[in-house]
Amino acid sequence: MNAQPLLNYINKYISLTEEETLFLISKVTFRKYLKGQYIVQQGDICKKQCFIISGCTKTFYMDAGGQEHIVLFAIEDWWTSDMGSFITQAPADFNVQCIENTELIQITYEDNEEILREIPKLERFFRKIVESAYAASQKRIIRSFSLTAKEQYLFFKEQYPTIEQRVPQYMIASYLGITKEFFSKIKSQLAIEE
Amino acid sequence: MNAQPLLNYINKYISLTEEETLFLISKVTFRKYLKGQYIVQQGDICKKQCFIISGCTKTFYMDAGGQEHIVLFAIEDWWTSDMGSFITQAPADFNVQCIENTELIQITYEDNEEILREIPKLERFFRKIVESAYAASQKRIIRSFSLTAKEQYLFFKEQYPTIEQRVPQYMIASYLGITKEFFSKIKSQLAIEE
DNA sequence: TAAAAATGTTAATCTATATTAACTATATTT
DNA sequence: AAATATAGTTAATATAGATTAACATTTTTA
Repeated sequence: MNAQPLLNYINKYISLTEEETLFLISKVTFRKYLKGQYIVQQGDICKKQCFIISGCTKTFYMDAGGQEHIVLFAIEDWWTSDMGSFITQAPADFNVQCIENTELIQITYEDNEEILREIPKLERFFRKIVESAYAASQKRIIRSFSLTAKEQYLFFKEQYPTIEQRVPQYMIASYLGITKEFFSKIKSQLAIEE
Repeated sequence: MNAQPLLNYINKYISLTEEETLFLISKVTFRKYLKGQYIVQQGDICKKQCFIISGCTKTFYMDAGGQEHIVLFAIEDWWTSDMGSFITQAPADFNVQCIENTELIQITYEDNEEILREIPKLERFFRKIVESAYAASQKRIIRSFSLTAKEQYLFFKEQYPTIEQRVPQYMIASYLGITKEFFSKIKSQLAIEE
């Protein structure tokens, strides 16, 4: 089992002892998914938090009319799950699906609690990660209220330049909260402007 | 200094020893604000996290055109701050303003880190609070994409029945991401429907 | 390599919500 | 109590973005 990417990621911010590292490794599992497979489905209980080693996922909500609304993309070195379902162990509102073949490290709810209880500096580290995810989410709400779709797209390109290359355009439209047709129009307008 | 509401709140979920309680109390400060006063202003560094004892605040972004966009209301037993600025100690994107006379307990960034380092079960507790705030924020994004303004309003009424009574209507419109005129139209439609 | 499926584009028309403006009602201050 | 500021409503018009539909391109599968 190759936990090295997770350890590298953690060691960028804090240092774990040999013993802590071994304990962490003993609690996590490695898993591969193929493109198209679901990590979590709406209605399931989200049992695991996932750290992506390679690949790409989308987290989306399927509304009553069958339309997908993407909240989040995740790539290498990101965490993904349905946080709401994971923490309450209630049925998920979101789907998490692989949009590339994806390798990841999974941690169950119980193991996560145990790891963080045993290693307080990891608990501290994760608190801070969630704090910044929350802050980013609040900023995203504001952008969706105060920017036009075109402005939001330019922001997205700038903030996630690599994701735009990796995922189909209609998913970017979904992430921006617009239709693929309107997204297409925006892109052609921008192409004319320069 | 009356820290009792904060202690009651914490004790609903975890129990602190006498010693831990005294340590916590020694680190926090009490403060009153008048209606209209700002706890944080856009561009300031957000130095404190606030636990509201009484009163009500709004957290909003003022866009280039001078329009307010409310991300969050907070009332008794809620936390408020500009989380992004608080954790990075970088200039705030948001304003936090009192919309009633407000009494609260403040914790500085440094004291917060110290309290959570000293009392691991509090760190755990706060990690979970932030996790649920994050999950709620993701759900809010989805609602803004998949529901009409009228549906979002009905959801808001149901989820925060007390807030609607306490704050001016134009702020609810701002929270919902619509103009006060359109909000007025929605309400009159709903009044006709029943 | 042909067929099928998935993805992306263009254009016409429609709709939810914004904008503007004029007005009414409610608080706050003098 | 009058004056002023703040909040809320109504209605006409304007617009960003949705919907529909037809077509073009790329990718996957047989």
